[in-house]
Amino acid sequence: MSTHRPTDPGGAPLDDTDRLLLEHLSKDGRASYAEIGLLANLSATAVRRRIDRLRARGVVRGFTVVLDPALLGWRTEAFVEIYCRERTSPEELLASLRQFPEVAAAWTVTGDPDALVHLRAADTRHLEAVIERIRKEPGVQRSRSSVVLSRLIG
Amino acid sequence: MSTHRPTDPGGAPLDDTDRLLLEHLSKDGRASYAEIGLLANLSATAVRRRIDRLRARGVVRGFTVVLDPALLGWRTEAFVEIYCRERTSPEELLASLRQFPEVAAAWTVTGDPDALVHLRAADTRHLEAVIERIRKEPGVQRSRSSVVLSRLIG
DNA sequence: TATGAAAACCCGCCTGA
DNA sequence: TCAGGCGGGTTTTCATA
Repeated sequence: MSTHRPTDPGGAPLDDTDRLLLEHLSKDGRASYAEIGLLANLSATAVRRRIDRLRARGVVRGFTVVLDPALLGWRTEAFVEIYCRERTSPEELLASLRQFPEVAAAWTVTGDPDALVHLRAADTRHLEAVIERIRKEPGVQRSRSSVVLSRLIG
Repeated sequence: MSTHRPTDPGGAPLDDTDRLLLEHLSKDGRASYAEIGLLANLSATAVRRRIDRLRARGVVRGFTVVLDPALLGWRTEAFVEIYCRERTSPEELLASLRQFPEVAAAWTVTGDPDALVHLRAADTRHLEAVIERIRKEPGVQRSRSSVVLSRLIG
């Protein structure tokens, strides 16, 4: 996905240089501007200015450390499809899910279930407990889970 | 999830200081060691040593830039459940999915489908085309998709 | 783009538990 | 022995023009 070029984004589209900088930063988010500049034949100052601009535009939301969840002790993950009660708004659902640190991600989706929740837990025991608590949330009618066997990509 | 403490990870477990450093780095992956040190009452050197150690242990996999997919032109996402043919190995599936830059993430899962694929595309037209191509992969028998309406968390 | 001052980094060496 | 602090030479950042 890093090289594929989607259709014209809103605002001024990124040029190839921006793409190069972002590609490098996605591999090493702490790379110095000078180092990145070598790659793009740019001075460190120019690199910084471009990144500042991308930041201001919102293209760059920030920088973060990439952790290994398994080595942090989160060895079990699952996807839980949530079926809401009638009149449960996405805001209510969000408020419910926000309580759980085990919720790694969540989306509202089309189709039979109303939402899809990505859970991370220490082990299956922990996972079971979290799912149980989510099922008891007032806006949640029922749920259907599948445990992750292995991460292929991402 | 940043503060919850899972069960004893393999190897030496992280102490509270490590946790503090990682929490700060997850919010700002380019924060200076000195700045992080202020938070933890540590010198920049000590911070750097700890992070180097976490890196060596694999807990820290690296650093990266956080981009806004929408502003990059990826405005449509979907989850696709993949049902494989018999004898399709995870490796084959991985090889198939690797071809598509639109595959943001993919996992093998328990339950009815064999895998769950997170797709990012420019628009629904693009999404449809990608799903069509994935369905034609030899190891894939059928698929079932739901389009993401909104990202709640993650 | 260039320059220069301030800040951050990185390395060896030392201390103390 | 292992984690943390100190000193300094080098690199990087960042606001000038």
